Amino acid sequence: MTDEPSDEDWSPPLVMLAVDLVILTVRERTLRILLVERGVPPFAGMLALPGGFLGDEAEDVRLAATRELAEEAGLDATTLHLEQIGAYGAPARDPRGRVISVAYLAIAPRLPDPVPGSDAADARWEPATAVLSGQLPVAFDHREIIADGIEQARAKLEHTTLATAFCHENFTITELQHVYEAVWDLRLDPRNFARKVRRTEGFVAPAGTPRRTGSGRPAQLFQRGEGRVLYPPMTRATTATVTGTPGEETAG
Amino acid sequence: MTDEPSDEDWSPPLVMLAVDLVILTVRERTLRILLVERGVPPFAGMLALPGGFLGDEAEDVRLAATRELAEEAGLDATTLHLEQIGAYGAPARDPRGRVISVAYLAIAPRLPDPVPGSDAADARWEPATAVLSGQLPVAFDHREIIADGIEQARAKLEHTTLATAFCHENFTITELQHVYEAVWDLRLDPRNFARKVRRTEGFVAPAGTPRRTGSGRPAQLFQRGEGRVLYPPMTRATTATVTGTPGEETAG
DNA sequence: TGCCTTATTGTCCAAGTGACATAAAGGGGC
DNA sequence: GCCCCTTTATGTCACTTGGACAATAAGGCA
Repeated sequence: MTDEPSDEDWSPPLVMLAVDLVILTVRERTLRILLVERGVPPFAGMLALPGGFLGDEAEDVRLAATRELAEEAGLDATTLHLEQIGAYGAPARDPRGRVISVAYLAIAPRLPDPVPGSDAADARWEPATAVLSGQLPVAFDHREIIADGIEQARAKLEHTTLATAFCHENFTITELQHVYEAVWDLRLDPRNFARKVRRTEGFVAPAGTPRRTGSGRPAQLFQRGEGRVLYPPMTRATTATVTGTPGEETAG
Repeated sequence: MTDEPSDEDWSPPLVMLAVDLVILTVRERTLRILLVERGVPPFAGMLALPGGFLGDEAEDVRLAATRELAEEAGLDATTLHLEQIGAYGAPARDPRGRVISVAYLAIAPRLPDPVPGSDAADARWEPATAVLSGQLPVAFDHREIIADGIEQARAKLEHTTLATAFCHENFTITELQHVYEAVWDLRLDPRNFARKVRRTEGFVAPAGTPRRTGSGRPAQLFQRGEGRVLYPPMTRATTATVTGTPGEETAG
């Protein structure tokens, strides 16, 4: 962050700053992402990530993300998990000019559908696989952002307790398993999974009501433990893909 | 990334975009970071990360990082590992105005000292712990960026082959172990370490010359394997700290 | 009451890992 | 050449973990 050496009166170029939100949830045992239909050009009518430009020159970037989370998705940032994915700054990524976008990953428990007539009326929960496969096209470079965000979530499920962010305050081991299965897109053995979860210190803690409705034997309820790091980590099959740096290829 | 709903003639605020580089290497069995002494205000005379503003409005962000890598550190980006850490955009992080910085992590093998008289004359390799502990003050919010970058490197050593980026083309198992020990700041058992490395498929491959100078028994030489993901991962002690999202706290 | 469904506990064995002993391969002093 | 020192390589053993899978517990419902 030293200054340019040469010209005395050189001044850095100015760019526009945007935030984009990769909001994930699990519905019908499937990982889903919240997308909105664009109403105006460019890419009018196409699906895109919720997001927008910095509100004013003094707005914090993360605050812009929480604001858009409320405005475009009707979600309360204090409720859900929110972390940064990275910056995307390819010169031609936005036809309106030089736009650098800071992408955020948000994790939400299963929620009611976006209410028609509300701010988030044109928002839809779409299956993640449809976007990743390219079957469902999205605007800008959003497919790349989504891929990075999902990979970040998948990786964090391995060695952090992020999976509990997909659950409500109280949840069963089976519900937690469904999170792993949906995000990783694979099946796990319930017995081994339960053993692993319970033996991992700080992952879950028993919750008040020891039972719950259902069709089989009632399941015990848990809440997130005090730990944030899983040791030893949960392991997904050896099919892991190395995650590049967000927004670009990795050199070297 | 939809547009602002309200005013017709609203236009987003303009910001300056910078890149900052966290360049790590291992010297004298210690993790070190390349810092430069600032010549001009703000923070003149203080140490800071190499970096600078976007060169012009059309320059790709990653390209700006590689350019600064060459200009300020005299390093060739095609040689070393370079990946993004994240964006840092607190409103008051730079007294010159609204500056959003995209931070990059670069990993270099042990290199000769910066040549006095060259572009990188005022660059120095400082111990990482001195910066992390606050003992060595740095400009702007660079300590936070450095902490995030180092934590990213530490985490990636666990489940990727990033450690080989600290080594030259050919290296011994012991040299690789020194990388882990320096980055993680702990000691490992050489016998268990060698067993683990060799059994992990794709981590290292035998290199041509089967021997090498030294004072004891000559060590076999290796090169990086074709794999990028370590399975099962290397494990550091359970003292792991959860890494927040770059540049801000994690909510929820 | 008996069947179906889901949750929970338990067994068995192969693989992984920490702790530690021992052998191999050079250099240097004498 | 020979002994010692240093560093690398291989091996052993007990313990833990994890995958595959059997068996039991606890409800709903006909």
